[in-house]
Amino acid sequence: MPNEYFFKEVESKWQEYWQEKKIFQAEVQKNKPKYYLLEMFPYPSGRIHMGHVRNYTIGDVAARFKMMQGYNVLHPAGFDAFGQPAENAAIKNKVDPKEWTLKCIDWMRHELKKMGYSYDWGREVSTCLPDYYKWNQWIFLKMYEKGLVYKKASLVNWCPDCQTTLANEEVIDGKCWRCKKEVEQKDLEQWFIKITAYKERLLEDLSKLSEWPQRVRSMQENWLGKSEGVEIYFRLKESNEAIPVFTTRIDTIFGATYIVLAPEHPLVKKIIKGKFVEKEILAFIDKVSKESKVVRAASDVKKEGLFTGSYAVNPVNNETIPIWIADYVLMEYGTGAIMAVPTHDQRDFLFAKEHGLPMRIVIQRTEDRGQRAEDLIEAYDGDGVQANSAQFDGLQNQEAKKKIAEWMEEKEIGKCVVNWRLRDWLISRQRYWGTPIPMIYCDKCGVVPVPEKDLPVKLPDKIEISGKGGSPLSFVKDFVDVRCPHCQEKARRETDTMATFFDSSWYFLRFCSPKDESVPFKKEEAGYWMPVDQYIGGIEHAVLHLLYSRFFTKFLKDIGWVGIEEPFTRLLTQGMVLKDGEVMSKSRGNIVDPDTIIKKYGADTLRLYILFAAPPETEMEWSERGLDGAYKFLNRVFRLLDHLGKSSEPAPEVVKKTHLVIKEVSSGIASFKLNTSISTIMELVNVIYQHLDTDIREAVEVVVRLLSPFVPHMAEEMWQRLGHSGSILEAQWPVFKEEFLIEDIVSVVVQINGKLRGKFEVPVDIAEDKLKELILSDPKIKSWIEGKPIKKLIVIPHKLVNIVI
RNA sequence: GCCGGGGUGAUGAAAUGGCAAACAUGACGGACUUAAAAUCCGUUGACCGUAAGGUUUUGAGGGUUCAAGUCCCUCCCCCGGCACCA
Repeated sequence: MPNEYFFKEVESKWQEYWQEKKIFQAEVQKNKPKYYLLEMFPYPSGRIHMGHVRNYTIGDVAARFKMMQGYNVLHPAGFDAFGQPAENAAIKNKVDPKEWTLKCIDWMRHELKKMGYSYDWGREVSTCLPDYYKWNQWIFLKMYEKGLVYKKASLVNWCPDCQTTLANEEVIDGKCWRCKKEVEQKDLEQWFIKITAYKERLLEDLSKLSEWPQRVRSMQENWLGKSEGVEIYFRLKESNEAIPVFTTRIDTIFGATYIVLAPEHPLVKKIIKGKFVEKEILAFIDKVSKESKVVRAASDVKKEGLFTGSYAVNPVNNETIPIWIADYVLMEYGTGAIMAVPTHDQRDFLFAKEHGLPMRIVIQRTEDRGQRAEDLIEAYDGDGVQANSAQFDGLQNQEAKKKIAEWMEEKEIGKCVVNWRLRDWLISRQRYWGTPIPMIYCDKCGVVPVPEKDLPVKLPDKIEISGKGGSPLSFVKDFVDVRCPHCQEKARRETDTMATFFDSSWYFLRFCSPKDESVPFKKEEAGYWMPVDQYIGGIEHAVLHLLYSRFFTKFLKDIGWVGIEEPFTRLLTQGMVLKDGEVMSKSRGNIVDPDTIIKKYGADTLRLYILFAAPPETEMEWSERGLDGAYKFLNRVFRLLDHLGKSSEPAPEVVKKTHLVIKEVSSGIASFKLNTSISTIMELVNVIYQHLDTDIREAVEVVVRLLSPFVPHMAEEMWQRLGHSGSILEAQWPVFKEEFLIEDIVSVVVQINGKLRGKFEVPVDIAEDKLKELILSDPKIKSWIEGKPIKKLIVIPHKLVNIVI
């Protein structure tokens, strides 16, 4: 009876087995080392795509590997179930978002199960259910208690397509991250979370994340955007009013020949009042305000501006300099005003040339001290020696930076400040399908938080959603009308919902006690499982989700709910799956549906292929051919079962290779070199095939166990057919024995002047003299040397000899 | 501009400073078969050569080293983040 690999039967058989035996159910076990493995949970669109398959397969290999190594593994799954797609589908198809979402979740769970992932389904959470989002509201109120939540009217990002506001992090290149529509600015009153209160810690602790990709860390660092400098108090000549100006180049302060205000700067309207330039300037301000951020930032050539007619006094030398306004100065960065040093800042240089403004060199190049301002063809922003800088002349500019700042602080004409790019997190969304913000407006008491005992504020079911704008909840009378928790008078509920990134900022904690109704998570359980040892997900969340989750963890630590500062110890960002060099998407029509592949080849083949085609971190190109290769390989492995028991003696080559492969694969999986781990197993299989007339059972058992994290169904089946009972997950991960790795014959490469000229098989313990003698007496080597004197002879034991002639 | 990551066969890709191209795909050849598929085995960077063998090759150019895909310098190109950021 030949052993044939019928993947359909095999895969469903073992999926049922795992489910029945509750193999993946995780419990706190203090006597075992824990391992918390998490992949970014999916939005339940209904179907899994290849990106999910790649992400979750990488995770599954690690989870199963750790299980077999004896770790107590937590590997949960859930759904990031609030969000706009459900609401949009509801509007389009006239269905209830909840029903739609729950149906999608069912589908998706079903598809994930068909992939054979080792999830503890008993811990499944969906963020759209009240038992989850209640705790969003709870955390929100805790933040409110700590003064980290506030409502403020300001210019905010507005997506006209999604009909809602957006956080800064959700605006990519001036466009909505979700629908790619150009984002507008709107003046609205919105809820913000003071993530800026944590900026210093968020930056500092990046250095603790040594096992995160450098790329992600530097993206977060860029986003936080810390910049240290000095705020200088220029004075308005006419009234002595202070004009604060921010600079990172205080060493150039003596070279400031004018100052520039942003067109929106509040001082502008004041100083032009009644002046002859007033009309012209107001027109300019109007023109600039109509330009979108993108347009204004894109024009890096023209620098438009106007003289205001007023003057400022430079506090370091009491020099009177003109005040200009220009579109290249932004109100939202620094103080909205700059000192212009044309000689040492390229933008100022271009502006000064354009408008005939004076320049003065204050930093001299070390190699050319005689430079004159009028000869410059561009600004010099490098280091040098101070000039025209009063008592600081002659100092190195880096040294002068410190000295000038100190001196200014002493004289109280400036102070050292730190500027950040990070802004507070806008979390109000004018959408229905999200967590209601637990706030009440009372005419008498003002803004009143919902008391904890009244949580959750439930999202009303089956409401009318027009999609025509305005928060849908504001039209639901039963929801809006409420009694004030303070005075019991009639009051109104907040009708905006929370950004869904709020939901996903702490779900990894909920997984620790997913069913608990009295707390968001049990402290002891989170204490045991957290932090997540390995997190896996897409690079698109490098700032968004990963920054918010870090912030939540720090906040929860501060209020005593967790003991850790950082939620994710190791992070792997997997690459995208491409088809013909492009991302798979509906609009491109190049989607390969995992379900089709499972039907044709089985989940194991898909899993193996997607891991073998490229290293986890890099982009991979989808190829049907590669899939065939994976399928062939699995069949080849399965057929090994037909060759058992042919002899009672294993071949030494096979034994040696087996132990070497165990060693390499074990360290390979641990460091996510999954593609090469697979190829290493392939090498072993190839060696076994060279020795089918020997006893291969031992080697096959190793192959099956090494393969089991990659292709769990087939491995279980083979393990059983090899005569074992129970799951292969209960079998021990193979351990290599050092003694089998010891070689008695090694191959030594001989180079002459670094070029390969020969190979010698020699005993491993050959003496160096003997080896030299052997090599130098070889006729071929002799002919290469041919009387030329040997200058040097380098011997790398067991490896290589290089003869220099 | 600043920060980060890359550039290796026909293709996906391997290489703790020590034999470049493992493994796989494709192509070619052999075995099995009436035949095909499947399977098993072999060849396959380029150039020169009937062959033995030689020359050459990791974006370009320098350097360090007995030895460089790997380390250093200069430059080119690609991808990503930040950016009229003062």
